[in-house]
Amino acid sequence: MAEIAEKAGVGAGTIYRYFDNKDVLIIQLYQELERDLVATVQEGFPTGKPVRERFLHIGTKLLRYCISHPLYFRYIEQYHNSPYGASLRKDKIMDKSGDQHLFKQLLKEGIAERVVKDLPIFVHFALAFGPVISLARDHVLGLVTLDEELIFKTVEACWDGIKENT
Amino acid sequence: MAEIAEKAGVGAGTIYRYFDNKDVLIIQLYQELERDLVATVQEGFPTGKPVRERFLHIGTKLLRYCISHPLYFRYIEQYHNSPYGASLRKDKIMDKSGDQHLFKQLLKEGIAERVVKDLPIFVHFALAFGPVISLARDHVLGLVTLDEELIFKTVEACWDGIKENT
Amino acid sequence: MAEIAEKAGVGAGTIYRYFDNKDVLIIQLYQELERDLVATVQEGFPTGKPVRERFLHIGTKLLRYCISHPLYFRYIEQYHNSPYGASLRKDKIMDKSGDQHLFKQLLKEGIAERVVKDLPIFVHFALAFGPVISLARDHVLGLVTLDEELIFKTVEACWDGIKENT
Amino acid sequence: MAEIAEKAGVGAGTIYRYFDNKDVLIIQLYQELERDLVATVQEGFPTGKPVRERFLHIGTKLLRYCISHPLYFRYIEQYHNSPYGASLRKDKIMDKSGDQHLFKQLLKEGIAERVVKDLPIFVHFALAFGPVISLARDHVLGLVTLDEELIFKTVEACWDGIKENT
DNA sequence: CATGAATGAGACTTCATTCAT
DNA sequence: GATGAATGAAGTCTCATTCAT
Repeated sequence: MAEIAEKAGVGAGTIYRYFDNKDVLIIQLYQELERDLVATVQEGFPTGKPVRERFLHIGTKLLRYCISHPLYFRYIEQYHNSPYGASLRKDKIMDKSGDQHLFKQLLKEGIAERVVKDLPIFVHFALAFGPVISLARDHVLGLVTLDEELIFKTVEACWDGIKENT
Repeated sequence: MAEIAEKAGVGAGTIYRYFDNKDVLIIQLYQELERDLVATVQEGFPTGKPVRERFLHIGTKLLRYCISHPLYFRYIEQYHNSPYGASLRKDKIMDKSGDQHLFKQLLKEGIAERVVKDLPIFVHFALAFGPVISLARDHVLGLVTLDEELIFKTVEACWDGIKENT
Repeated sequence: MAEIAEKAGVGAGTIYRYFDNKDVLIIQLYQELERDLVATVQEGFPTGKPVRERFLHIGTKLLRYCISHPLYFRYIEQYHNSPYGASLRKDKIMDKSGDQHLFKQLLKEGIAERVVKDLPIFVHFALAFGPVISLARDHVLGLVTLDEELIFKTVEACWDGIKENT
Repeated sequence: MAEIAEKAGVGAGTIYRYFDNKDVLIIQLYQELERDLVATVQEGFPTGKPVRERFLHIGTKLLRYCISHPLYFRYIEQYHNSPYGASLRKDKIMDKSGDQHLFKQLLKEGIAERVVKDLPIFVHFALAFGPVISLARDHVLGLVTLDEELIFKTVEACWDGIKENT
């Protein structure tokens, strides 16, 4: 908290006028970042286009966001991997909000059209976002450098995992 | 440390007879768990069988291990997402040790045989293990319940992501 | 540290706003006391007067300071006899700062005038200050009570040890 | 205590068969060293010879002992400068035992003969041993190197401090 | 409203001592 | 008698939070 106050150029006590305590600050910051992330992913969403195209839009937008906002990405990740984020997950996938809803809708459609495997939503989430998160982390840690081509190929490969083999 | 001592039913100072300090304890515990994990994955490895079969072996063994040892899994995950594990990642993938080596060898072979997409190793790792980790976490948090069938289908889907589309 | 905080009537953590850690506290306190001691010894220094008179000034001022500030004296002594003060000694005698410089200059002059024995500086330090410190300690411990006359006679005797026998 | 046990090649608990506790060990070790020191100083003591000669014997023996047994010397010094040694001092000078007695006898005689200044015993102790201790410390710390000549000159200078100026 | 000095619970660690073997 | 694993009080230090100014 002291460090945050200093970087913010305010007194240590001032933070507590805006956030009840450290936990609240952490949670609110997360929620703000999440809103930003969701908004970015929704930008230019190709409504009405084939399932595959919409999937690729979401995947590439997400991966690009993570690697171009490394601090935000690390924060979101750490949040998810902390006690704070434990309860979060279920709500997120089950709720009808923002990004998640978009993706769930997409899958539902895909399953109905038989272009997507008939698997539980959690499995689809894992197949679609697991690799993206993992790779974004590697990029942020400097273990690999992702260019536009690699981003596209990766998301395409995720699609291959999800899509129904005809 | 106090909590560990209490759960172990020993005095606070006793821990320090076995571990120089907190960091050493954390690191050694991780290394022990990792050895256990690698050993499990290698059990019954179908050497000589097709790439796909070997891939499915590794994937399912890993996923089963994670959900049947939820505490170990959570610990390993947290370790990776902590300052301790920061440097670990690159070494792990680049080194020729244990599990990683097995998997790298598999990919190399798969790429040579043109049954696996020609992508960088980090991308393959992400495609193969990202979903497994993500799903294991969901299972451990109680968000989904994986049975043997779902485990198999998930790893199969990972294979679909990795394999070359003919 | 707990005891210091309590005697200071502050919380345990408050000390660390003023001193980075225990070592810094100990060192800074010493430096402050030393400055005070040196300033006292320099008060009314009879520049230009004979070597003997200047020597007596330093010796008596020092001895008086030690017995009138027993806590300061004990602290300085303990500091010198601790790992902190180990390296201090050589620097002190060799450096050209404060009190030490005054004394070294005095000796040099005395040796040139042949009123002081031609011995290494460390020996002179020992002859001049060894007895003063030893006696101050005795006084502080209540083993002897020094009055103005005894102070003078003692320092005079130190001078007898240092001065050249003609 | 652990370190002592290890260097002694015994178990940690074994020490407590020979010493009730740490304090007792420290005190007994000191007493042993002191006996050794006193015995050394008394070796070849020139009973019946002039006061000056006897004084020089004690002083040089003492100084030589300190610099040739640096560890013993440091231990004795630290002991004196610790809470243990606080009470010790008075007893030592006032008691009629060993070394101290020898020295007190010497002074008494010297004062009677008017070859030694008529000063309290504590002052004489300071004048005689203060410089020796101080210089021994410097030698042990490597700040100065004492040879036989310097040892003699130093003790002679101590004598000059003590002796009556005729 | 903002400040930042003060707080004190709690974290990690050490070490003299004990006691079952 | 000897051992050394276990102990736990006490030490240093951190940091989220408060409150007088």
